Amino acid sequence: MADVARLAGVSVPTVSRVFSGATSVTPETRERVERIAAQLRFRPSATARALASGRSAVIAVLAGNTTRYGYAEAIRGVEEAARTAGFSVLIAVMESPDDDLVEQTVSMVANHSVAGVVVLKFDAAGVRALSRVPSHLPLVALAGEKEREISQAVLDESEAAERLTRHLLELGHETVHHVRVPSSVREDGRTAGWRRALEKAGAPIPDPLDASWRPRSGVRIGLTLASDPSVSAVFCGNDEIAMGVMRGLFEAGLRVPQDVSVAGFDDHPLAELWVPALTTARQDFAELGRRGVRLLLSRIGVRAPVEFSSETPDLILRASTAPPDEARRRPRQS
Amino acid sequence: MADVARLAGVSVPTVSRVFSGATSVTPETRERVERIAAQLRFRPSATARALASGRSAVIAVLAGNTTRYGYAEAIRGVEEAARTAGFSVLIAVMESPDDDLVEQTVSMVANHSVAGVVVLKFDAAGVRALSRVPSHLPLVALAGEKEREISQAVLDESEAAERLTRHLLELGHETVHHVRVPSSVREDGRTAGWRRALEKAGAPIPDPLDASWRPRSGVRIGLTLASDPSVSAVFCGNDEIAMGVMRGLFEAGLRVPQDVSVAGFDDHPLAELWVPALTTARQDFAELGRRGVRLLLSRIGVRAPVEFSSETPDLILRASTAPPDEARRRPRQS
DNA sequence: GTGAAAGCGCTAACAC
DNA sequence: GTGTTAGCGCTTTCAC
Repeated sequence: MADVARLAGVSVPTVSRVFSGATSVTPETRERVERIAAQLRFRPSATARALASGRSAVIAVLAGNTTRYGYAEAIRGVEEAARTAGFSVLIAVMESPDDDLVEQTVSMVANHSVAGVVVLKFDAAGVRALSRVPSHLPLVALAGEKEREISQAVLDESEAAERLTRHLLELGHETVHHVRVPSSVREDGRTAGWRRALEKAGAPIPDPLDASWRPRSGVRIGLTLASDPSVSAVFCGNDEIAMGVMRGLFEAGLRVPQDVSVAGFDDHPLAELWVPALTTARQDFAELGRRGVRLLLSRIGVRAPVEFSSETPDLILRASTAPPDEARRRPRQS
Repeated sequence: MADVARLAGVSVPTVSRVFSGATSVTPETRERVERIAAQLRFRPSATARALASGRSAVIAVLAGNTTRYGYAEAIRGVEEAARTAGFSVLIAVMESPDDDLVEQTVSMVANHSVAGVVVLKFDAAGVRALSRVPSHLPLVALAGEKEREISQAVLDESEAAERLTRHLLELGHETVHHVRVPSSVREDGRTAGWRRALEKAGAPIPDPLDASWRPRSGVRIGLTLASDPSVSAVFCGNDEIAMGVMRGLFEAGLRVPQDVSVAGFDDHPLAELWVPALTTARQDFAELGRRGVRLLLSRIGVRAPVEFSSETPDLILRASTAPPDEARRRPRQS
């Protein structure tokens, strides 16, 4: 920058003004500086800028994972929106909800004097990270239970799960079994919505079954469900588990949807390709990420109030759900 | 840091020495400083450190995408290895191979005075980014055609593709059709391996078909393939496309593997759950990312030589491939 | 082994 | 509108 200043015949702060977009620069001066800078291939040091100004053009993402469908898409949304707004993205993964680990991860991020933090409140690690982010840092939570004093963008999975369960009941199923994915809270949104639908309909409420994040864990559960003749409809916490469950049902000799209806959640890109195509609820995680960044940016620099943004996933009805068909189930009961 | 120095009764540089792990500090001094620092919850500013020393504990990842299976896993591997080594990860996505865009993304990253750069050479954007990274920055390429002067970690997909194709030929198929995924080069490794296997076997070499990255694009191709009676085995550029192709074949009334064998590539987590379970080659992208970081770290700080690290994916034989069965194919030909 | 002085490349205040 | 003067919070010589 000093070189640019010298060659342009101006002072260093003037060059700084040109690059920070300040208005108080004569068009001629600006042009001259820009020409010299381009000539020298000058690039302002983000580091020096951050140190001097106290704020950097970096947004940090704290996540428990980066590869699972929802996580990856949310991060993509954050990255897209951040990049569009001129911010870079620093990513920090917390492999477990261990307090020390979370603490360490958060402070690692805070040391980088980032402009703001986006926390994926998809799991216990996310929940813990939220409360450890220094209060002076602009912060936004993505998903999870509603926050009081933190800006937050969510997907109303409770509502969507209720609708999906209701859909299955309306098809004629006496009840709907539920396979949960890991959650940080007593009762996650999907499970709550499922339960509510059953309660409202006066249907029996079976105990939920617990899957891990690995799609494979659904297979074992599918086999278990297949051995229970009262199971005619299953709502799974996500599409990948649903695919595992369908695989388990298949291995047990049952057909979907003739013998058992299966619904997933998320609308994974492969859900429509599965045979049978999977009924699900479309969660727009990328848009969730973008919304989150929008909320965050509104609090960076200015003192905007805490905001809450919610969207309800759409139901996607496909071939994996159908009315129970007693006639067709006979072979299985014989 | 000044506060810590004052309370510990030492000078600022001494505190700095304690935190940078320099040996030239008395154990007593070190302990006292550490105690005070912990008391004050002092965290050294990564920004100031980077500015003063010229090197930061940040590794940048340049990628064309973050969510597709291979990309996401590779990034996970990079992040894991980086974190383990005490580095943070800055992620920059190039949405297109457009020169200006790539240039801009690279310089955005370079401005952050990162310690090193990992480029996912999975596509054209990656290829272009590689040549634009300032030469003073430690750099490593992940995957892609072999580099001369850049450290690189790869998966030998050409070899794996050849083996997979040979496997299909050995099952008795007269030839193997190939569905490509987008590539930045004339002939990507998988296609080259496929072609080599056919050439060596003296089998006819059909024109490859081109899919996009979207699994859905495989469906159309599956329908096309189904209409060609000479098609009895298909090797797809990745598992997701293979799933799309299987869906297309299914829609056309063909069975896998009885009517057509289908093989994928990568061993996507859902490949084993698909019905029929998918034959594929396991690409350990996460390990690729870790290997890349290892190569990178060996060049950060020290002047280690350029290295090349290669691993060959294992074949995973499952139910989607089988010998051609003329008897069973009869219904289709009638 | 430790301290004093200088400076990394930029921005922020304040004059003019 | 532009220049001058001070730092931002560290690391780096270089004395001692």
